[in-house]
Amino acid sequence: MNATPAKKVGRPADPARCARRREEILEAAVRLFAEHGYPETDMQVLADTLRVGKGTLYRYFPSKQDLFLAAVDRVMLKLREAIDASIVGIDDPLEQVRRAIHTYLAYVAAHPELAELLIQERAQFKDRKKPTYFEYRAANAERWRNRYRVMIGQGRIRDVPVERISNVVGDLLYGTMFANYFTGPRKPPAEQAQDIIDIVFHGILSESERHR
Amino acid sequence: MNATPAKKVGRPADPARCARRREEILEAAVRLFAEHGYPETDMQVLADTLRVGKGTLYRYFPSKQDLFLAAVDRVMLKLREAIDASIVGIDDPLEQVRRAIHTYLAYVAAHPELAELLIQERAQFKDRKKPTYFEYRAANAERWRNRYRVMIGQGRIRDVPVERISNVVGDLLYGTMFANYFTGPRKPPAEQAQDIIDIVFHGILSESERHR
Amino acid sequence: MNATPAKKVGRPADPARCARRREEILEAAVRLFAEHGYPETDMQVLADTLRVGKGTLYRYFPSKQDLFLAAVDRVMLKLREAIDASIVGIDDPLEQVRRAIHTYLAYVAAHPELAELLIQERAQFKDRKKPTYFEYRAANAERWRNRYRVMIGQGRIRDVPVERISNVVGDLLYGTMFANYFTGPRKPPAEQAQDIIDIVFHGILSESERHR
Amino acid sequence: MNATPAKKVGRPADPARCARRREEILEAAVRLFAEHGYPETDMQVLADTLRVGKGTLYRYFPSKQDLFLAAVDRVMLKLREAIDASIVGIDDPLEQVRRAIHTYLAYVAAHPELAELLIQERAQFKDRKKPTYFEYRAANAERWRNRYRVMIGQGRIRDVPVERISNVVGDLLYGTMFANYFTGPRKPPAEQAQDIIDIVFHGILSESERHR
DNA sequence: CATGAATGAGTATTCATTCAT
DNA sequence: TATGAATGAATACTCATTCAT
Repeated sequence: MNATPAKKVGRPADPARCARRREEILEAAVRLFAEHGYPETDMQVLADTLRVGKGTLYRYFPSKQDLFLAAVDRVMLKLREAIDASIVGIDDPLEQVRRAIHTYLAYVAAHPELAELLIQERAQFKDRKKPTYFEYRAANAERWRNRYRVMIGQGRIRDVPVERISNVVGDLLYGTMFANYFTGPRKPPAEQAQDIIDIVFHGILSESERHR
Repeated sequence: MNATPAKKVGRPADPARCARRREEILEAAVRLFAEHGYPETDMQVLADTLRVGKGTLYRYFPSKQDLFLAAVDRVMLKLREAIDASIVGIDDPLEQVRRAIHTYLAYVAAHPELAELLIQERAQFKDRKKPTYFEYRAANAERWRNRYRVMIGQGRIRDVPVERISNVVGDLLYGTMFANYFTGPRKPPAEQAQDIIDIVFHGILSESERHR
Repeated sequence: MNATPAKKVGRPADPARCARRREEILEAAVRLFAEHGYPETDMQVLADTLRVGKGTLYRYFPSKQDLFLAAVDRVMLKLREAIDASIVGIDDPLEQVRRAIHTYLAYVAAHPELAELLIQERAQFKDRKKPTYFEYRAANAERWRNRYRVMIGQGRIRDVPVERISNVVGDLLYGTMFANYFTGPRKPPAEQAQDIIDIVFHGILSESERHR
Repeated sequence: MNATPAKKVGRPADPARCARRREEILEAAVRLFAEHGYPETDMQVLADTLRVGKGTLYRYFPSKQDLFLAAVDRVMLKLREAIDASIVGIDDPLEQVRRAIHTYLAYVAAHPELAELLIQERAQFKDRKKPTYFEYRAANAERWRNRYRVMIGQGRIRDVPVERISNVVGDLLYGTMFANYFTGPRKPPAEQAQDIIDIVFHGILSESERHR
């Protein structure tokens, strides 16, 4: 009759509580790692911040490194979700590109911890881990390249190898994220997105120079 | 008490020897810091590599941090020299842009320690130091903006704010350097420079789409 | 307030079940403590081995230390039982000595965990506990000394203080147990017993040397 | 002219000072390890005791374990030296046996840290290290067996396999050392040596029983 | 009765820097 | 000048024990 066999009695693991706490730990970890850097972030301080024992942290993440990498993954996941959400319902691929660029810049401006964690990841684990950022980027690139192909077929984009476009746009956004983070934001994200779109879409040459 | 207070006895400091050894230290430091990262680089190992005592290192650089920052500065200086050399005797500003982009990519491909040191600098001294890269970039940017202004005056480049151009190109190159370094080089620098120049000069839109 | 304060509700404690589980715990504890040593034996691993929760262990033994000491006691008890059993029905005291020596060596050869637990006990609880081994030995010594007295009275054994005999024989067996355990068994227990009995009974001197 | 090339200037390593300090460290380590046991001995406390920095300890011994094992070796070495010294100039092999037994017991009575370190060694490094004691014992055993052989040839000792004698005597002394250490000394070493020699030399059987 | 989630005290080791020689 | 012996601060992780369920 009872759907749960209840073979085991005793204090049960509450999966929801478990997942919630995991999230709380990650959230705090993202903040502390970004604020102090990986080596200066003390697990004791993290535990104190969360009002839990250090042992609890280690119940959820087997090591400081695992926790850190999970934190990096979490912020990258949220960036991807933000971008995906921003193009939902948009049919025009060119508009999708515009929105994605805008959302990317707005997200990283609002979440500077992303840039910091990516830096820390590379600096601390240079030989141990393919950078999380490029794992995500590789996973998404093909979808964008398909959109470029479609637009080339429609005659809206010049007939150039789509890898060229996706690489240039990808590297430009990547460089812009760090340049903004390191020098302080130079412009509101919206304007910056316009600048990027202007150059990438139209190039810098004048009409006459183009046709030389 | 000392009869010759103003006259140095013993071996006089040889400025040339001094400068040469300083260079040797920096060169080895660049290599080790790039190979192992800042925290994993042991002053003892550096001393052993150079066959000198640890104390000698501290005669030339007051601390590990100073040594590291001098090493970063050294590689940035060399990058600038390479770029400056590549445009000597070139009069056409557009060609100067082409050459600079090409040289930048070729240099960082040949000197991956540059990217590594820049990462390490940011990760370890996030709050203590304006990034060396952006000091150099800021110092050069105005010269490039002037060239863009000239070309706009000549009608060779579209009339857009020159900051927009210099920022986009600068961020794109910066992002490309790291993307290459992190993912492994994707193309020979020459081809990659062509790709970048193609997009930045002409944009991705087709003729018809541009005029919509 | 409780209507049945004196009457236990729910499942009554089953003393037999209780004792059986206590035995199971001890048995597994003996194995793990001997295999990994006291500090390296994890209560969690013990619980997992027994397929019970950690809390259950603490229902039977108030602490890891108590459990360990109970485990030591258990193996010592079994050694005593084996020796006692081996001399049941033997009337000749000299034969009793022979059998006891033989059984002792055979038992510790078959149960190396005994030696290991005795070592661990001393190393970990050097100041907290009189060694279990010597508690047992003291408890048995008088019976052996009586047998020696009888044999001296019968003229079968030389007239030396019986403490001398019991100490030498006791220490010899004790040393042999550890030497066997640490270096690996050097001979079958039966032969080793013969060797010991030969020396202890007859001494090493030749007839002529004895009478000098 | 100068015998020392003095290629290297700077603070020279003083080998004598070095060796002296190494001895001081070992001496203090023997004391502390024996007093508190291996796991409870804090390297910080050892450094404080010696009024040196912790780093200095690690200049002389690469790890706590290495230091401990060196300490064990040191006390075993001293035991062997004491025994060797006690038989220098003694020609009668039977007297050598007597003196060695006596010296052994006197030494371990005066140096209880020997027993404690041997226990600790076995308990902590059960699987990592052949017990130091048995390394030494094996190295010496052959010399004793040769002496037994000589005496058998002279008709002073019964014709039994010499391994039997060396094993029984060796195990007896080993067991006596620990029994004394664990239960507290039962007799002065001199008397105890006499007891052992009496039994081992003459056996316990009476004249009549021997000839049955 | 049984469970296992939560806790937090405790410690070996490294390495930048100093300064006696 | 050059050396390298000496220093000591700083930190992740384990595991026995408890107690809410």
